[in-house]
Amino acid sequence: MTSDDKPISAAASIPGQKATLHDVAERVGVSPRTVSRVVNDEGGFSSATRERVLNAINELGYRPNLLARSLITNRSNTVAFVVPVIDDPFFPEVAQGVQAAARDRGLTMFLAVTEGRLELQRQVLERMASHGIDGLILFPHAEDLDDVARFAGQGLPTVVIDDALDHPNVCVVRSDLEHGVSLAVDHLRERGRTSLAMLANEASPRRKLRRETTFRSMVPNGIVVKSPPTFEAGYRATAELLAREERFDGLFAFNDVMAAGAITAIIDSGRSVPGDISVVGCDDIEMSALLTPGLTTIRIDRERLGAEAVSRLIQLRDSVTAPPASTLTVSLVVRESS
Amino acid sequence: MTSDDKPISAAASIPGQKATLHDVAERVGVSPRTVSRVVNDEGGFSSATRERVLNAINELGYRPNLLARSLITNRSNTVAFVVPVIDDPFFPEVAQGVQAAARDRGLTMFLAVTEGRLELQRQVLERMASHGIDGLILFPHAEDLDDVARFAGQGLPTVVIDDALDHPNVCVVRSDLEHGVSLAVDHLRERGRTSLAMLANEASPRRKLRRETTFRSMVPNGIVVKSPPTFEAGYRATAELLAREERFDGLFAFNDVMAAGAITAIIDSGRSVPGDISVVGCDDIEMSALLTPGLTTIRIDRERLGAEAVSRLIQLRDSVTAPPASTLTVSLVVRESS
DNA sequence: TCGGACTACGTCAACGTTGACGTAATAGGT
DNA sequence: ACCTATTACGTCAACGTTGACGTAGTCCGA
Repeated sequence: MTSDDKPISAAASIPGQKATLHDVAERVGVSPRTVSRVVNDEGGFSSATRERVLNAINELGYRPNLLARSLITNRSNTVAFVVPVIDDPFFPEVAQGVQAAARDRGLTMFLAVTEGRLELQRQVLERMASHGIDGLILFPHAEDLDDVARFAGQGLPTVVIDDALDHPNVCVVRSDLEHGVSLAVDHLRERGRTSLAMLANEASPRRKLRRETTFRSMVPNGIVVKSPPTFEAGYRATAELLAREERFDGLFAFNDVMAAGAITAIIDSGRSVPGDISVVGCDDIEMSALLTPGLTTIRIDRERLGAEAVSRLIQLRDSVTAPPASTLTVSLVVRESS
Repeated sequence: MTSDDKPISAAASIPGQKATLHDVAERVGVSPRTVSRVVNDEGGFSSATRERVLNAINELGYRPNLLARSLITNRSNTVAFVVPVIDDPFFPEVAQGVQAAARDRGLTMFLAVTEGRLELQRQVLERMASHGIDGLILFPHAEDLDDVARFAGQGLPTVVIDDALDHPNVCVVRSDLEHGVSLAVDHLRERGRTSLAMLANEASPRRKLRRETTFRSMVPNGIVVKSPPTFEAGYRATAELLAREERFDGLFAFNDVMAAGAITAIIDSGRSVPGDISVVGCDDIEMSALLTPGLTTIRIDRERLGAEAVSRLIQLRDSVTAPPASTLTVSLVVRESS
């Protein structure tokens, strides 16, 4: 407490080795438990002690070892975010939302990609569980939710995005795509379009069917074509549709990438967008504004989707009963393609 | 070992609680240490014991607690990947490369976004260090590498992508953008373009200057305009350039998004691409193929960049001396814009 | 038949932290 | 002056795992 407390254990301040509670305690002359109390601001220490501990922490560059802390508290302050793919404009933005919301709550985010492969998803979940994550946010594998249910059953708080799973430890977050479809259809009709077609997703797990179902119910005599959700597939499907001489003047696509393919196919066939056919996409990825013509689309606020998932996850973790599913609104962005 | 080893401690098989080495050991009738040996395949056990341990592990659903393991081995089997932004076509693909390479090596990836803010980068690195990551891969903040050097100095193996940092604990991975520029310039000249311009990045930290410097040295009397690396800024810069009546028939842009803005500006001014002006971008993001006209660009293999970073990180971690910097080749992708 | 090597275990402590609990000193009320 | 609270600590064990080391039993060669 006098001026000579600096030379004490000079070796401890070598920055190469990481300091522990013990090192700090020794330097200050208190017990590690007291240092811990200061670090966690638990109270039960004098302000003088606090000051000296804080100084020592600075001098030694002490950083709490979260692994040790987690081991005893059973809280790791990590969440896993699991997506089927990442090199796609949709998921990174959701990831951004998850990451930022997690960060602001003191959580660190693991990111894993399953490539849509069930065995990879299983491996990933297994590994995440071993790492003691506090929660899981995922776009589950289309066909099989059993693994997810299993982990949730083992007590892992889970948020499922854009899918449905009824389980006390699982909360669902989704965007209101039914409403999105209705916005698109209404918009096309307002534009005077009377024969509507839809480019639906070929792989049709439960969740992807929602858009198609809504479209069919709103447009009973509409054309529905299925294709994989890629640019090329969208191009091909549209080209075939045009070649078959099917008559339609309005097209709604499952996502923007397919819509872009459709527009290219329409133009290549000598028709014009929106002159002959109006096109509406879904997602509002960044590219959509840059296309020629700019793509009218259903905007999904992906960052908010991610943030909402984190928020629900926290509620799930901290409460006994699962919070209700939450549905985010979508909106129509009108550009030149319609 | 007779048939009555099933009823023993039936309560232990409740799936709700996670089993530990002790639980498995008790069920088999050996010590936890032996179970640990089987789990880690260390040897020192009979094949009969191995069998029974493995069975018990399955029945109890035992999963090793990586936190406890890390605490003692001082290896967490996690890496952090830190990027300035994620809602940009470039970084997710690098992330994909990092993630896949990490996964294949038994590592799990933390992902953090710094939004280009130095204080966020610091916070993130601090937190990652607390989580005991085995290594760090990052696109460092443009202006300031001190933080990175500090963490590396504390013994954290670090891989810096597309930047330079001379430190025994840091390895650099980059793509050969100098060569990329030379490919672009040569290509434009082969197309008969004689007056070349470049859209450079306004914010010019050391690493971003490389393309500009190479361009200037190859095209001594070329025009160089700086602007932020966004679509709108690229549009504006190009529009101004055209309005100033500067004569150029070939344009190389810092990245594809700027190039897309440039193309739009050129077309809006009544000129044609590539009729009047050829445009070459850089990155080959997915959008580039979908633009009209398709964008000629310098392809950077982003997944490989990420995979290479992981590979270097492992070398760095497992050896005494830092491996040399590695430079990935780039290639020219010719489309309709040139 | 003995010694050395090897096999197949077990024991104990430690990693860095926090929960539970104990306790000396001081303050405050009557 | 005495009892009770409160403050400011300290002690000890535990979290689940692995490193270091010990040890009975077996095998094999001389």
